Amino acid sequence: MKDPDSKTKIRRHSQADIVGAALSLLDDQGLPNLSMRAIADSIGVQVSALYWHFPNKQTLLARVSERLLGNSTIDSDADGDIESIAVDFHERLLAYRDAAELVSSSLALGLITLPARPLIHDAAVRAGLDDRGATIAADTIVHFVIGFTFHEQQRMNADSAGVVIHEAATMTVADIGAEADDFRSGLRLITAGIHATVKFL
Amino acid sequence: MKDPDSKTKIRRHSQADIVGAALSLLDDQGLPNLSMRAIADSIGVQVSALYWHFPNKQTLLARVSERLLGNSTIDSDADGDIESIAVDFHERLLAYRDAAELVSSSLALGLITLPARPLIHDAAVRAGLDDRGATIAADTIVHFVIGFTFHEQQRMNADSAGVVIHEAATMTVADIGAEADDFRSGLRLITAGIHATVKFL
DNA sequence: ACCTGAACACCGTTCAAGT
DNA sequence: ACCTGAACACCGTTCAAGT
Repeated sequence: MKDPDSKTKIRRHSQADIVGAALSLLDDQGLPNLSMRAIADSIGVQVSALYWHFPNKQTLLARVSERLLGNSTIDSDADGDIESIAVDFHERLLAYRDAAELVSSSLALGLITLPARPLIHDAAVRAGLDDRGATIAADTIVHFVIGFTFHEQQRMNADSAGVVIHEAATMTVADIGAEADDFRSGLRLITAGIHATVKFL
Repeated sequence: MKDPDSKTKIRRHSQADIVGAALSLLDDQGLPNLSMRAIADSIGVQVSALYWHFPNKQTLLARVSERLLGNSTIDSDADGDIESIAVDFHERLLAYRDAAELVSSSLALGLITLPARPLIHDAAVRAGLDDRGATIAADTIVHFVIGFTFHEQQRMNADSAGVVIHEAATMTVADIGAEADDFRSGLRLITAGIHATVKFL
């Protein structure tokens, strides 16, 4: 409507296209195989073409991180409790292969912000913490979720590669449920700390 | 004494030599520059020589991780409380550039074990948790320490590279002290959760 | 505006061959 | 037992040139 046919640009690839291609490549090849050449190949373009759209690989990966975190879905559980926000964050990371490692690296380079962080901060304030306490609580939970999921996904990769890590080979279906329980238990340990801290104020 | 001169092997480089060279190279060049070629150069040897001593780079790096964690110093604070064990772990990571990222990757690949883990586990049991609770507490604290230190060291690298990350440029000497306080505060949040959980048993 | 083609300066790893 | 020299199959990034 706002762009009549006279102005229909034949842009062969948008940033969004490339990010989408990279995301699905990540999911079925894994982060170690997500090279600029692999991304270029998957959309039928030369590697150098990617550098017209993005200044470097890390920036491209940061956009992929944002996409899988759903940085657009601003609201979602905007006023849930801490636990449900953390569980949602955990699930988004679990939805794509190696997502925790990818997000961890984008975050470390300061190229993304996590939607979950302010949500947890505000929930902590509602729970009774002051601003500084809420910031520390948010950081602690974010570290926990990323660290936990990182290990979780690394084990998934090792399993599917047939690698035996210690005695993990004897893991049954019940153990997978136990892993999810461990996540919630670790989370509850931290939230219990938050509530206990509130009582001292 | 146990090896008379007739048997004095002229081993030109031991594994320990190489690990030591890699460790000091890590400390003044950073993890991204710690290539097999750089390590080989620093001890005056061809890259391929390293592959006689180690099967691959990750294994070499795992031995470096163990060295900087002081996996030999088994005792140290064998029966301290959770907080002092975590603080010691944090200090060992802070002692070498990029140590948190290095250890995180060795750990994810299942190539090392952390001395701090069983120490925290036992301290948690002494505090009143059962075995499963103590395991979860140990993992949660380990995730927190590594995640916190990872970000801490990434910021150190960005600072020394003159990179301005957000408004971090206005950080004063007082803020450095505040950063150390944040570590202890995050830690106390988790230990408060542990003590609160114990009361429910 | 968007992409090609070719190059540069690197990687980790392997392997025959030397001593 | 320990290392050299050379190669293989990759990387991320740059840049002139095309359309």
